[in-house]
Amino acid sequence: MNISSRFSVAIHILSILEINKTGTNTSDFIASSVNTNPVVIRRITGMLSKAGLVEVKPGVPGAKLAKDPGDITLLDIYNAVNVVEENGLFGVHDSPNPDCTVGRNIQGAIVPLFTSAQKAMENVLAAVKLQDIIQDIEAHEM
Amino acid sequence: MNISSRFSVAIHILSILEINKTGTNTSDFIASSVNTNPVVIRRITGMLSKAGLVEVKPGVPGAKLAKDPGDITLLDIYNAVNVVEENGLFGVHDSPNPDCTVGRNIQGAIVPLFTSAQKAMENVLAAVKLQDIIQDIEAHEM
DNA sequence: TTATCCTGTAACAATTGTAGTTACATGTCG
DNA sequence: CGACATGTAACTACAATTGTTACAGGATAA
Repeated sequence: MNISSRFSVAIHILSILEINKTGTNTSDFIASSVNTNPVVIRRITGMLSKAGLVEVKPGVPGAKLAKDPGDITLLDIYNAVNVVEENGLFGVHDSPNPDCTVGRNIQGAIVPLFTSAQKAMENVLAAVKLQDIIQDIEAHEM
Repeated sequence: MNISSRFSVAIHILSILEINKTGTNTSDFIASSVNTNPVVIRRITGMLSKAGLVEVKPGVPGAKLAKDPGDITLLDIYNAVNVVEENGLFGVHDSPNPDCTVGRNIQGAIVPLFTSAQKAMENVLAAVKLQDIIQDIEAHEM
């Protein structure tokens, strides 16, 4: 199991939009950097657009950031591309047997723990901004 | 996407082994509490056995905890059932284009972040013992 | 206006992982 | 030996992901 690479691709896309902000970033161009199919890029860009992170118009080549990279967190991106449902990171078997002590209490015992484990992970993502990624990328080009 | 319910089922199994420690916990019995097929239970019990968390012998009915429930963390169980690979929670698109500034630096920029986000989640699991789950279950039966 | 280039999206295939199931070999023990 | 349990292979059904083709529709320059 792993979280869909849509997330890492989305970060890649947004980084390009900022770093190459003076250029025209078409889905073809971005696809060649990500090394995938342009349709994959358009799909993800569509999700980012619905989430208000990018601006893109049918017929007009290229996409642009809709916000300052300092105002976009990795959690925003993660939520935008629907890779994990809210409180849904951990799958839980449903309908355990209510006639068993463990069966009727297991969900109540583990769901809150799973929720807080997921939250801990998401808090790390919330603490990182797109700006931080950009800086890291640029620092390696010096 | 979510983490396989093998994890929650494994916690369920181990809880039964402790709470019903005086009984004989066959895969059939456990399956009726989890509400699944006995083979699913035996598969997971086999993984827990390889990880040294339970003792089970071919031909001998029932399984037993191999350790004190105070010495088993949720992280131990999570690792035992192989639901997430080490540093593999987040999928990352491979072979981005090295001829692009973003392409050649994106992995270096995001992998450490993904690793620390995953670690944060796993640290929450590491802080919870099977014993805590058992106590929670029993507290609800008072 | 028309040609061209782009985005949006439906539709489909290939791949992978999960969960359930049947079947059966093998081990234990009365 | 017989009854019963575990271990495991093999198969199905299902869902999500990723890549792909095809095409409708918008924007713009000549």
